[in-house]
Amino acid sequence: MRPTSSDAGRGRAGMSDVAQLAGVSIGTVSNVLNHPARVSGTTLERVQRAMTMLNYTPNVLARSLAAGNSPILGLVLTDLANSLFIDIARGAELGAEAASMALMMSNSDGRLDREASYIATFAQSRVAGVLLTLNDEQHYGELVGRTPPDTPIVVLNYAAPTTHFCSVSVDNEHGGYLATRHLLDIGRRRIAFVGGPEALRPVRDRERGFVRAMREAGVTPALELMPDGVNRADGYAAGVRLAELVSRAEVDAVFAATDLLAAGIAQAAESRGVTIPADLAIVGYDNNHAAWDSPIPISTVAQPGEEMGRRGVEMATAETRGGPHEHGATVLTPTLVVRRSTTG
Amino acid sequence: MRPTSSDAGRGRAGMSDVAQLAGVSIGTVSNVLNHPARVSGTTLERVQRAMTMLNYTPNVLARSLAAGNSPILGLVLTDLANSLFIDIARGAELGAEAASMALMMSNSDGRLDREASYIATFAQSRVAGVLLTLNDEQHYGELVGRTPPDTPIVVLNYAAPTTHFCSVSVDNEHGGYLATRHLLDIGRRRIAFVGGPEALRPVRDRERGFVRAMREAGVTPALELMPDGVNRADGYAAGVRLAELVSRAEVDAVFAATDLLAAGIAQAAESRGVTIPADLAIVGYDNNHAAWDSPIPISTVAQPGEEMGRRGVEMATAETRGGPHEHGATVLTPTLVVRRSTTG
DNA sequence: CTCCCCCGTTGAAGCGCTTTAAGACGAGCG
DNA sequence: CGCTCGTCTTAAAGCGCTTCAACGGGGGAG
Repeated sequence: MRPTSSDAGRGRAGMSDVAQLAGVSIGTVSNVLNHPARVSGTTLERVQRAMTMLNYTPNVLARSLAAGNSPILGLVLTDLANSLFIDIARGAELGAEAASMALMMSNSDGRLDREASYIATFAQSRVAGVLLTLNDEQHYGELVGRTPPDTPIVVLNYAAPTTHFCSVSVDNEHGGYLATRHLLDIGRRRIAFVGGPEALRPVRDRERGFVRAMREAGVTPALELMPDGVNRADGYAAGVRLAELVSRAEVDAVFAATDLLAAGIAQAAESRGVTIPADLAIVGYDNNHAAWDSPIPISTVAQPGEEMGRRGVEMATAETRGGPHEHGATVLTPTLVVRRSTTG
Repeated sequence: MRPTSSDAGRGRAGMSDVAQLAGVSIGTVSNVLNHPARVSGTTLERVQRAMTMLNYTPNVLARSLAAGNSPILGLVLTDLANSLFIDIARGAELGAEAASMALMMSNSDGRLDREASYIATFAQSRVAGVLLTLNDEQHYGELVGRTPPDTPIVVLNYAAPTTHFCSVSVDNEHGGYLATRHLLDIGRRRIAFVGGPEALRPVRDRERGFVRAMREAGVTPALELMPDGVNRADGYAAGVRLAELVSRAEVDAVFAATDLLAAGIAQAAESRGVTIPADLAIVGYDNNHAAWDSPIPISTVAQPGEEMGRRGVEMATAETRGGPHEHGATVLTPTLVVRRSTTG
C-alpha cells in the first residue's frame, strides 16, 4: 500500500495533502469545505490557498459515503425524440442546478426492462432521488412492486395515485377542453377529433376535455377518429378523410391529439386543396417542434414540460431532506398557443 | 454512532448484515461479488441466498472508493434539440450498456461555462471518463487548458488534434462531396450552396466538399449563400432568393448545409410556385427529423451519430483501462440518403 | 489574578466496501 | 507419522472524506 493518499498516486491531491501544505489538520480542511463559518479567517484563507496550489478536487464519492447522502438525482426519460421530454430534461437540469445537485439522465425508450434497470443502477449509486417519466398505467403498475423502498421516486407526466410516489403531471383533460373551446370561440361548429390508441391515457384525457367542451356548447362532434398511432403518417391518413368531409361542408375544424397528427392532417388537407384555416381550422397538442416548423404554423396546447421537470426536482429533494413526508400529486395546467392554423 | 451498518439504519442491508446472516466474514461476501471463483460452491450459494433474503444492494460509492475506479461515464451534449446529439446519446447509451457502465448525460446548450462546470462535476465524481460533444474550435481551445489532467476525455463531433484527447468525428468534407456528387449525378449543373456562419467548422468542411465535387466535374457553382444562421428561417430567406433564380433558369439544384436550412428553402420555393424536385432539387445535411417530416421528404446526408457515441465510449473505456495510451482521432463516414427532393 | 466559557482546532472513529497477508484445514507424499 | 502444499476463509488495513467529542487558549467577569 502507498503511504497516505492513493489519489495522490494518480496525480491527484487529497485532503491530507492540502492539510499538510496548509499546516492544519485534515478535519479543518473538511470544515473549510462544509462549514466555513467554523473556521477563522486566517486559516480559511491559508487552506484555500493550499487547495488552489494543489489543484485540489474533492472526491464526491468519499464525501457521499461519509456523509451518507448524495448530490445526484436520476432522471429516466421515456423518449428522447419527443420534445416534451427534452423540455422536462431541461427543466430538471435547471432545478438541479438551483438545488446544486447533479443530474444523471438516461433514456428508457419506453421499455420497461430498461426503466427497471436504470432505477436499479440509480439505487446502487445511492442517488438522492429518481425522477421517472411515465406514459401509461401498465408501466406504473409494474414499477410499483419492483421499486427499492428507500429511494424517493417522483413520477413525471403521469398522475400517480399518491399512495406510493409523488407525481407531477399535466391536466390533459383541461388541455383538450382549451383546444376545443378555442375552436368554438372562433366560430367553428363542425368540429372533428383525431385521437389515438385507447391505451394512451393522455390521449383519452384530451378527448374527455373535447367532449366536455362540445357538450357545454351544445354542439355535436362532427367525427371522432382513432388511428392506431399518433404520428405524422397517421395524421396524413386522417387528413385525407377530413379533406373530403370539408369539401362536403361537414367539417370546418379539427382538434388533433398530437402535433404530429396535426401536421400530417394539415399536409394532407392542403395537398387536396383545402385552405387552412379558412376551410379547416386545426389545433394540435404538445407544442412540438413539428408544430411551429410546419409550413402553416399550427395552434397547439403547450405542456409546461420545463416546469414539470423543475417541480419534480423540488419534490424529490424535499422528500430526501424532509423527515416525515406526504406523497403529493401536483397537476400543472397547459396553455393554448394560437398560431396561423386557427387565425386568418 | 450506530453499531455497525448505517445504511441498515435507513432500512438497507449492508455487506456486514449479509455476512452475519450467511455466517461468513465480510471479506467472503466481497469475494462472492467480485471473485466468485475463489469461493467454494456451498459458501457461494449460502451467501447469495442471504443477499436475496436481505434484498442487498451493493453501494457503488463505497465500492468505487475502495477499488479506486468508477463504473460511470459522463456525456456532455451540446444541444438536446438537435437530433444528431440525440443519436449520439443513444449510441453512447448502448456502448455503455455493452461495457456495463452507467452513463451520466447532461446538456450544455452550447454554453462554455456549463461545459466546464459539467466537466468539473464529473471530475469530482471521479467518473471513468467524459465524452464531450463540441462544435467549434473556440470551445475546444478553451477547454484544453481547463481540463483536469487525469480524467480521460473523448471529444465527439469534432476532429481534435490528437495531442490532448481522443476524438471521434464525421468527415464533413466527404459528406459535402457526396451531396454535391448526387446532384451532379442526377444531371443538375446549376447548383447553389447555402451554408452558414464562418465560425461553424462543420459547415465550412461541407462547403469544401461541395467545391471539390464541383471542380472535379468542371462545373461552376451557381451561387454560394452564407446566412447568419442555419435554421429554418434562414433557409426560408435563402429560398426566396433561390426561387427567383430558378425562375430565370439560373439555378436547378441546391445543397444546404443543414436540413433545417433545406426545409426552409423547400417551403419558400414551393410557396413561390417552384416545383421540387423538377425545378429545384434539394439536398440537406444531418438526417434531421425536420428532413423526413417535411411535406416533401428531403434527401440528406446522414451522420452516423449512434456509431459516434458507441465508438466514443469504447475509446474512453480503453483509455481508462489501458496503461500507456495513444490519443487517436477516429473519423467516420457519412452516408447519402435519397428522398423525394431529388427524385421525380 | 483566577475561573469559566466560547471559539478554533484536532484526533479518532467510522461510512461500506476491496484487498491482501496470514491462518486453518485436509489431503497427499516420503 | 510428520511435512508440504493448495484451497478457502478471515482479519485488518486502507479508500478520502465527515463528524463529533475533546482540548487548548484567550478574554471577560468576578
